[in-house]
Order: sequence, then C-alpha cells, then structure tokens
Amino acid sequence: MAAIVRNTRQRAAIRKVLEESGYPMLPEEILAAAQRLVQGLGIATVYRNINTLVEERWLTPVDLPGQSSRYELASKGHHHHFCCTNCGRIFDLPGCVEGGVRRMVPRGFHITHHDILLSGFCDTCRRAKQKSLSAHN
Amino acid sequence: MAAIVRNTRQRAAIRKVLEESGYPMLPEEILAAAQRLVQGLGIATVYRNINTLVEERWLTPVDLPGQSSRYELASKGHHHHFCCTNCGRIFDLPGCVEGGVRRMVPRGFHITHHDILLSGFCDTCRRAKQKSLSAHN
DNA sequence: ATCGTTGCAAACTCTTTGCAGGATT
DNA sequence: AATCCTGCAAAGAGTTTGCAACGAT
Repeated sequence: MAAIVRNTRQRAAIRKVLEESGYPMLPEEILAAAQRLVQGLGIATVYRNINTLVEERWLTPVDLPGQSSRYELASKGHHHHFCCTNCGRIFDLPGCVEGGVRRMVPRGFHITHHDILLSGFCDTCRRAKQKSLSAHN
Repeated sequence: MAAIVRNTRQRAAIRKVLEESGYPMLPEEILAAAQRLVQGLGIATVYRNINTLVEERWLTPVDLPGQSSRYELASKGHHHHFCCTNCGRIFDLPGCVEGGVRRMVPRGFHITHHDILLSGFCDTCRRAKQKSLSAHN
C-alpha cells in the first residue's frame, strides 16, 4: 500500500511555489524559489517531492528537446506549449488539434496521448525583431 | 572557419549504421551497431561524431519525454513520430497538421517550428491486447 | 513512540573534455 | 609533415540513493 504522506514545511513550500508559478518550472527554479520559504532546503528534497507529486498526478512533466523536465500543475488539464526561441519563455496554448492528429497515424494504430510543442517568436520578441530590422535598413 | 572533416573508419561506420537504421537511434545503439564494423570504437567518438553530424545538418535529434536524444537522417525531411507505449518502437508518420497548429497560437506569435509526438498502441500491439482481453473474458 | 521526511554526501548515468598516440590528407 | 581524429580516463551536469538525525502524527 502507498505510505501515508506527511505535510512537511518543505513539501508545502514546493507546492506553493508551483501553484503560484505561471510557467512550467525546472527543479533548480523550484529549489531557488522554495528556499526563500524554507531556508536550508536541499535539491534532493525537491527531486523527491517532484517525483512523489508526479506519481500522485498533482504535477505533470513538461519536456522541451534537449533540456531537463519542467513541471506544472496537473490541474491545468490538457493543453500544449509555445516556446519562444528568443526569450525562452514558455506559454500555455488554449486550443488543440485533437481531430487532426487522428488522421496522422496508419490504419490500426491507436492514439492514447499526444504532445505538441510549438516554437518561434512570441509577440514581444517578434515586435522587437521587426524594430531592429527596420532600424538597420 | 570550419575545420576540414576527415573520413575516418569510425565516422564512416557511424554514418552507415544511421543510414541503414529504420528508426531514430540512441547513442548507445549507434555504438553497439558501429562496433560491429569498427572494433574498439569508443562512446566518446560516437558522441563527438553525432554532434558534428547534427551541426552539419546531416542528423536531426528526436526527443522523447524523459529520455536521451535519438538521431535520424536529416534527409528524411519534415515528419513526426508515433511511439508505441507497449513495444517501445518508434514509427515515422507521413502526414502533418501544419495548418492546424497555426490556429493554436495567440495573435502576434510567429511559429517557426513545431514538434508533434503521438503515442499509444501500434497495430501489432493493439491486436495483441485485444486478443489477450478476449482470452480472459 | 513511530516511521515518513530531510539534508548531506556519495553514487549513478549520461555527456563532454584533456591528452597523448594514431590516422588521414 | 601537418593536423584532425581516436580511445582512454577524468571531469561535469543532472538525478537518485543510503544514512543518521529530525519532525509530523
């Protein structure tokens, strides 16, 4: 059976940090933010709690190619992300192309899950780029 | 300037292995296969050549959540993948939902790249699952 | 008092790097 | 001959684990 989970200050801090974050966080980011709430917090505790919270389905991993997993609240439900290659910020996207992906697989395949990651320029960076382009011409 | 690239037996073996592979390969898989062509080949050489070949755009990384990067020929062009959660095999998918993803981003965002990963049961595993289900009922 | 949790340090895995010898041009 | 490349071993980065002390119930 699953062990009884205790409410430690460390775990509470880690959860608070993730609840108040507007984007998927890296373990190191969670550590830095949670250390402001519980000084002396160690990285091993962050990893242990992340893993527990993922198993409990309270957190969901968010993976960008070639980078460590980030984590966000599972309660946000199904959505995808946009990663700005200029500023590195990650944005939640509202829509989905559920129906479209069904048509991508061969006959007989059964899709249970799909991940979509879009990348490019967010509005702010796109404007900045256009501005610097026109300044140079 | 970029240094002149030499055609070593090791590099040739690594390229041959990737050219003849039907799926995106892990560094360890590339090592194992290439060691059959060049005995004594070391993992460091595999990593060094992978990195060079990616820079040369001869290889493209393929990333599955929480796993090391795999690599496939860049010449295969734009496509996506299906990962069977049962047998672990990775399949190339022909189609795309290019148009669909454009509608997912907020006004002002500019998409330069997109990744789609579908997962579930491939035809073989779907049939096996159905078979075992009916056998138990 | 029990026993889950923590911080620390060590261990582990994956990848990169320094270096001396070897191979390609 | 010049210099790029290789294998080995060591170093790094990210993550997990063992353990004794701590703390929530």
